[in-house]
Amino acid sequence: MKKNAQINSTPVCQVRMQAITDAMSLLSGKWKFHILGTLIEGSTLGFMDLLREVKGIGSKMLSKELQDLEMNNLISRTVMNTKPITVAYSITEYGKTLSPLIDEMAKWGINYRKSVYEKRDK
Amino acid sequence: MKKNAQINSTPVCQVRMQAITDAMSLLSGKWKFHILGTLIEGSTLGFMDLLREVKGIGSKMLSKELQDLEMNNLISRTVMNTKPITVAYSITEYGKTLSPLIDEMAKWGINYRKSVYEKRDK
DNA sequence: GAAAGTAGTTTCCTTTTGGAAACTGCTATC
DNA sequence: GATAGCAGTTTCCAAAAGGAAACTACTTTC
Repeated sequence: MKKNAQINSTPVCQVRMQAITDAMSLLSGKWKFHILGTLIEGSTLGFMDLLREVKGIGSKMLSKELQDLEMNNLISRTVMNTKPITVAYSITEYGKTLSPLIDEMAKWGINYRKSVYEKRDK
Repeated sequence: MKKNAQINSTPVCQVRMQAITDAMSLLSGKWKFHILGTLIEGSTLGFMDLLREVKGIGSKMLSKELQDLEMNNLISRTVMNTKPITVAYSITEYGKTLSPLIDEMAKWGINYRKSVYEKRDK
């Protein structure tokens, strides 16, 4: 008797799996959570501000990640009419819906670190 | 005047950023959420069960990801005393603490997909 | 004794990701 | 007119991630 998938073949699980794939494809990579987290905290920031805030990122990656996030309507990019020109990046209303997910991730990470220290100190 | 980081230099934000980095390093890659999600749903599964359940994964990746997850105490691996031998993979108590995060991710993904369809239909 | 099921490992390959450094082009300030 | 700041882009490269296919080794069933 040949076996088939039992759990993930149910419609509910398939929708769930697809949803996780979707979310991951928008948020994949080393920097997206950091950029989003920074913009959620910091209202409006310029390119150089972000380069300073997001520790370790280079200008190429920042530029690319900002384009990705803008394309998915998670952040907005506005060229300001100033001299010299500045660009204002900020989180969109839709981007803010990621707050619970980012918070949950941060919460888990904090507890993870605690649990590692506790284990070490035993 | 040289500018420095303002937001992410605060201790609270540094801890948060570190936490997100920690969480991501344990959960990175294409398959970990799917495997964990499947094991949370499905109690105990063998290697071949998982190969069938996690659609698209190959045996090499499955093997590697299971080792990673086991090392971090998120899943357990038990060799059963059966003939032919079988291996029981299951989620640990600690692994279950990821449920809220996975749920949040799935929830966001489902709403994302809805919002894409709505936009398309306008 | 051939086939099929268990649980993986190994090899070889392609794609993706990420980073450093240099460069562009503009403007304001010293 | 040199320097510094803004907002990126380009090039070149290394490392990591991921996948297909073949292979190991053992056992049970037909």
